[in-house]
Amino acid sequence: MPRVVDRTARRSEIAAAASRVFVERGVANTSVSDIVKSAGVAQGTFYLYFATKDDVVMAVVDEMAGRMIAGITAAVDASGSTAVEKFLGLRDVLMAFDVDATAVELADFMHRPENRPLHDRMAEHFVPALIPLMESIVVQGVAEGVFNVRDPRAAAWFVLGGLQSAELSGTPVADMPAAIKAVTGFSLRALGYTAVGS
Amino acid sequence: MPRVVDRTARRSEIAAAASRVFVERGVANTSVSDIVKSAGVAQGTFYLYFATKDDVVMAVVDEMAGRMIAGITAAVDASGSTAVEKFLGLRDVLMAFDVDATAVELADFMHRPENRPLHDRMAEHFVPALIPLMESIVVQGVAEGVFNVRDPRAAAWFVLGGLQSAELSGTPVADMPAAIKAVTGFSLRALGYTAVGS
DNA sequence: AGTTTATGACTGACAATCAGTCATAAACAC
DNA sequence: GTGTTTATGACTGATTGTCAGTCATAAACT
Repeated sequence: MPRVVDRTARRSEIAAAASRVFVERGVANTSVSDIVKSAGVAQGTFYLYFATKDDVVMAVVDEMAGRMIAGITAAVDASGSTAVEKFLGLRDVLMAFDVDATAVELADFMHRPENRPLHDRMAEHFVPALIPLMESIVVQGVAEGVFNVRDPRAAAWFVLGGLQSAELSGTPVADMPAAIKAVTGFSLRALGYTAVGS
Repeated sequence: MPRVVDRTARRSEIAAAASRVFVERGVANTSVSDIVKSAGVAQGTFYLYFATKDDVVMAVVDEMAGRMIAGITAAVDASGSTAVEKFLGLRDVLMAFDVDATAVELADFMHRPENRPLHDRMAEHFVPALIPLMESIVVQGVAEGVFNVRDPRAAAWFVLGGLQSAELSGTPVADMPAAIKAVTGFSLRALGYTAVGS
């Protein structure tokens, strides 16, 4: 039998190299030739593992998104035990977006204008990936008797969309506290929030 | 005085030609050479009116978005006079998205995978462009005493984001009526809706 | 142990394509 | 006829994706 290689591992190696070069030079300014030089493989090898340049971009985005989602999930779990606490935790992460230092760096990179395609694809992964988390919070809240929602899945979509949209609204930093408060109010009203015992 | 040409008109001509070719072949598969051939001008002429290929893509998107926004605004105005009627009109347009036949065709085109960049840029224009319309509806509702909102601008962002997100949730056609009803409920709750006189 | 052979991984020069430039010409105004 | 703006299209440099062939490995067979 011939020489055998772990295809998945090889793919990851090349994707990791691509990721490094992307961060250095920006996605648009990176050529496939740059990537293979950084990965230490030949141009042809690249095309054994990725169909197109766009393919590797998507792979990198998926991997980044996955790590961010994991970080967010952890942060939410750490933010409290009740549904409302978890909701507020998720809101904070989404609005402020400071899970840790690398996340901030990543966010900066993603918002560079030449990396728009990357940003857009990421955003598209984001809300869907957070749906299960948000939905579980809503379900928990209903069970606790603080939320009043017939369709938790739909509620998760709606509220996450609202939160993300608010993040995009370009609110001046000075007005952020007020904006966050407003958005919180809208979300809780949408979820039919009533304090326990009232 | 030197030779004079209506620069804006010329730009529009080339953009219109670009738009035609984009619809035929997709944005990514269209070269600048294709555009100039269709417009009947030389390659150099193109660069007198657009800095880059991306520049003409943006121009086409802006023009499309503008027409769609205008159509939506008209549809909303025609849907009723009260804030709630207008809100429901806007919701219908956003969820069903059938302003007219050409809009459907356009939507198909925009959702072709190879036109993703176009779609993303369009989406980015969309919510911001609808904010004034939504905000005016909210303000009217507050004046009518049916909505209870402190910050109409923030409410507009939140609700529009929620509506758009719901549209992206990939609800099966069969479940759409229920989903629309759910989304409507979330929106009205977020806006603090109470029927007049209650 | 040594030789052959089968197989997939890998290579890098190369073809094809395309965005953007530039030297030159035409059209017009005065 | 001089000056200024618009227009031209051949050209360049760079980049993506391909392909004919090499290389390393291990099984199969002597």
